Order: sequence, then C-alpha cells, then structure tokens
Amino acid sequence: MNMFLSDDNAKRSAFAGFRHIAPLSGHEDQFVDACIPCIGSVNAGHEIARIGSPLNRPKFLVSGWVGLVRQLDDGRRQIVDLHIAGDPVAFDFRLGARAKASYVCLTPVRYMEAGELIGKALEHPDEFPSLVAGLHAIEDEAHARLFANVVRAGQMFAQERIAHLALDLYRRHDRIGLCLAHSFPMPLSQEILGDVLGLSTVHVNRTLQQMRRESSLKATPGRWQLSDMESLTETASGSRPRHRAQAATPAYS
Amino acid sequence: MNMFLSDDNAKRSAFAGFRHIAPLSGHEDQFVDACIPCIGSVNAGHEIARIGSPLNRPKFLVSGWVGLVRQLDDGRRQIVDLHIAGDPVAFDFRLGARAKASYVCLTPVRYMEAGELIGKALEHPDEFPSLVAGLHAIEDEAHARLFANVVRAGQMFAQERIAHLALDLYRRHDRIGLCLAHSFPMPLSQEILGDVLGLSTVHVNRTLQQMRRESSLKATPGRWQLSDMESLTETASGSRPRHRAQAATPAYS
DNA sequence: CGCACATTTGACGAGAATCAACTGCAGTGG
DNA sequence: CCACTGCAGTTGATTCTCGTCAAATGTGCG
Repeated sequence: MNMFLSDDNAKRSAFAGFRHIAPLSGHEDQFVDACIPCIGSVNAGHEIARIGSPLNRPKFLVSGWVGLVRQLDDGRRQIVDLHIAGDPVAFDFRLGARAKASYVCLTPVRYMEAGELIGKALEHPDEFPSLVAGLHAIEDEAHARLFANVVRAGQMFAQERIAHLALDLYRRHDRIGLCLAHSFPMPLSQEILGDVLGLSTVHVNRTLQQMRRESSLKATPGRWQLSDMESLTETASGSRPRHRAQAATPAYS
Repeated sequence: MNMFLSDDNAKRSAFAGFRHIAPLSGHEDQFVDACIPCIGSVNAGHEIARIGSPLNRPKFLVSGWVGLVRQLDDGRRQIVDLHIAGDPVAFDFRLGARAKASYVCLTPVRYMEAGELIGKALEHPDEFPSLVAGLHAIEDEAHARLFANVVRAGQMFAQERIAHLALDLYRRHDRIGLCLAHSFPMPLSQEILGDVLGLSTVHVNRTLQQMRRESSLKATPGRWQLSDMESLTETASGSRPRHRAQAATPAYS
C-alpha cells in the first residue's frame, strides 16, 4: 500500500505547476532535488490526512487526484476542493494548523514528502525566494478557489457549476502540460463529481448529456473536452440566458 | 461619511474577541493602545475594499457587520463570509494578496486602522507573541468557516443552513460578550440573509417562520433567539430526520 | 400623509433529488 | 468459453425543495 520508489521524472513533473508560477533558480533547483527522499504511492480511497489532525507532513502531489472531503452526520458528502499533480497537499502556513477536511485519494496517487523541503525553505526565505513565493501563490489560489466554490454551490445552476469546474480544472492542467487539444484527464466518477458539485449523481449525468448535445462540453470516460470555450466561460460567469425556454413573452394578457 | 472620533472603550471592545483567543500581555496591551490612531465610521453600503484590490489597509472591526460579497454577471449575489466586531477585516498574511471578494458594510460600521499595528507585530513576532498567535487563530477560524460554508451551500437544506449560521454567529457573539439569554443581535434583512445562505428572500422568510413554530429559533427583528440549542445543533450537523413527514411506512403493500 | 423598505402571503413552476430499474463492461472463477 | 459479479453510466417516473412573480401588509420617517 505504501511502497516507495525513486523517479526523477516524477519529481520534476510534480514541480511543473510550481515552476510555471515561480521558476526556480539553479540553487533552489538543486535544493529541491536533494531534499526529496522518495516517491510514495497509495491507492484510491487512501486517507492522506484525517480531519482535525495536525498538518505536519505536507506533500507534493506527483500524480493522481486528492479530494478535501467533509461529511454530514447522515452521510451526505461534500468535496470542498480538489488537488491535482503539482499541488502541495496537507499543507498550511499557519504552524499548528489542523486539517479542515479529510484528504482522500480519489484515484491512485503518487506523492513526495515535502516536510523537510518546505520547512527549510520557510526558515530561510531569503535563500529560496522563488520557492517561498511559489508556495504563497499556490496557497493564495487555493484560498481563492474556496471563495469560488461557495459561490458555485450557493448560486449556480447545474450547467453553470459544471462549466465553472471544467474551466478551473482545464486551466490548472494546462499549465502543468496535461492538456491535449482543449481536453484534460477526468478520472472521477459521476458520483464523486456529484459530491464535488453539490448535485446528485443522476443530475450530473443528465446535465453532462445536455452539455454534450449542446456541444459545449464533451465528457467522455476519462477525459473532458471543452468544445466551446466561449460558451462555457459565459455560462460559468453566470450571464443568465442559458437554455431558458423563451417564455412566450405574451404580447397582451 | 468617513468621520473619525476617538473612543477608548471602542478600542477595547474591538479587541474583546481577540483577547478571548489570545489574552495579551501588558506590554502588548500598551502597544495596541499606542498604535491605534483613531476610529473610523462608515454607513451601510460602504465598500471597505473592492474585489481584486491589494489588502494593504487591514482594519479591526469595532462594531457593525461586514460581508464578503461576490456577484455573478446577471446580478446574483453570494455573501461568502461575515465579519463582526473584533474580527480583522481586509487582512491577509500573504503579502501582496488581493481581495477575493468585495468587503461591503451590511450595517453602519466602526473600525480602526490596523496596518501599523499588524505590520509591527509581524515584523517582531517575538515581541508580540500573543498578538501574532491571536491573528493566526482568527484567520485559521475564518479559513475553517470557508470550508463550512461550502458544505452549507452544497449539501444542506434551508433549515439546516439557518441552524448552522445561527450557531456559528451565536458562538462568535458569545465570546465577545454580545449574547443575552441565548440570543444575539441580527441586523441583517432577510434579503441579505438570502445572499448569505444561498436562498431566496421568500424561502428564508418561510423557513424562519417554520423554525419559529417549531420553537427551535425565534427570529425577531434585530435579534435571534436560540430557543432549542440541542435541536439546532442536531439540525446543523445534518442528522437527517428534520420534519420529514413520517412517510406512512406502509406496514404492508 | 406619502414614501421607501422589510416582512409576509398565495399561487405556480423550475430545478434538482429520489427511487428503481436497466445497460454496458471489465474482471473473476467455474 | 460463458455465467456471475460489481461498478459506472443511463433512463423514466415521481416527489420535493426551492425560486419566481405578484400583491398585500406592516413600519419607520421626513
């Protein structure tokens, strides 16, 4: 379950997203390579950190998806945010901070321990400026995503939620080089997507079909293709019209 | 609109919430008093910080409510979080961070500029340990609230959302000494509550009436009274039953 | 009083959840 | 090889929660 292996390419790819935001100097680069002991690998379903536990073992995601999961007493689940390759996981700048959700692997996941790396970088920020700046930028983005996710769940219709999620994931995959012809990998089942979007499995299914018919988003197993970026962008920003059956606008009454 | 006045009691009350989390030493206490220049006062509707603007003028809320507002293109509004007396507003540990929502005064608001205070404290954390720890704790709490708000909007029913909000606000008011006999001040209109909860005004109204009938929450103009804390707690944690009309449970079919 | 604004009520419909069944498909083992 | 299993996706029928529209009823205030 927790087998370790060494993989230099993987180390690099885990930092691809990071490098896009903050290109590292040669010095920092060597430091990164030296600090990372090995790659860990776990199956889908594995819990990287339990809700309430101290976030004292931060990692970098090399591949796979991690969901920040919260449960209600009767079993309803909400996935508050998603992490993909390149993201720091189970990390918080505030020393002593605790996990505000369970970090659950939604797919098989490879990661590298980053405690030592991050610890040293934060102790000597002057020596690793890009590294620290990159961490700040990525965490700031995750913070912004929480805001967006409240709006998504609180105000958006199913189509809008899916368009919003698709665009966010597309952009994030694009900058780590995982997009192909306006498409990105989507390993999540519709059930899990429901937990992310705050919709039932069935409704996710029907909405995806509708978007497929309208040729805005083509969700095939394992991959989402953004066929009409303009339309998706407009939908995700909430410019109402949508498919709103033109309601007869009675000329007189 | 932006008149200033001096008010020592107000200064203290603004720190009441703070002190509960991190009691300050005499030294820090004097520092706080010396650093705070004056109290600002603005009307409801005033925008303390616009979305996207740099968060370089943090404040402490002395009285009044501030909402973190996001709008969709067609006008739908979501209030992502609420700030009350004692909370730092328009503040972020990440230098150069920008506002992820508009900070809008939902009531008349009094505040004090905290840029100098916070700046100095963060530069010399060893000298002001409780102050810095308090800031971390409050920001961590705000961060946790974002998680909770995603779950609230994504998974909860109207009653559950209101119970959840009521308990959160009760706890926060309690520790700054603004609760009276299981009640706390509620200056927000039902329309604004709708934007906070992701519900329509009408549905907020009807749900509040129902909770009043069920004697769990008594929402009177200007004040919310938590009549049945147990029931509210259970509702807010999502243990389904609710009022779920006992669905006949057919003995046979 | 008249005005603006918040709360309340009723009628109706839209969006989404629920329940249940059925399909397709990969893996498993006889 | 093929029944058997389990899981993701799909479909239809029905119900429920909540939003929308519109109008009525307060309520404080110049």
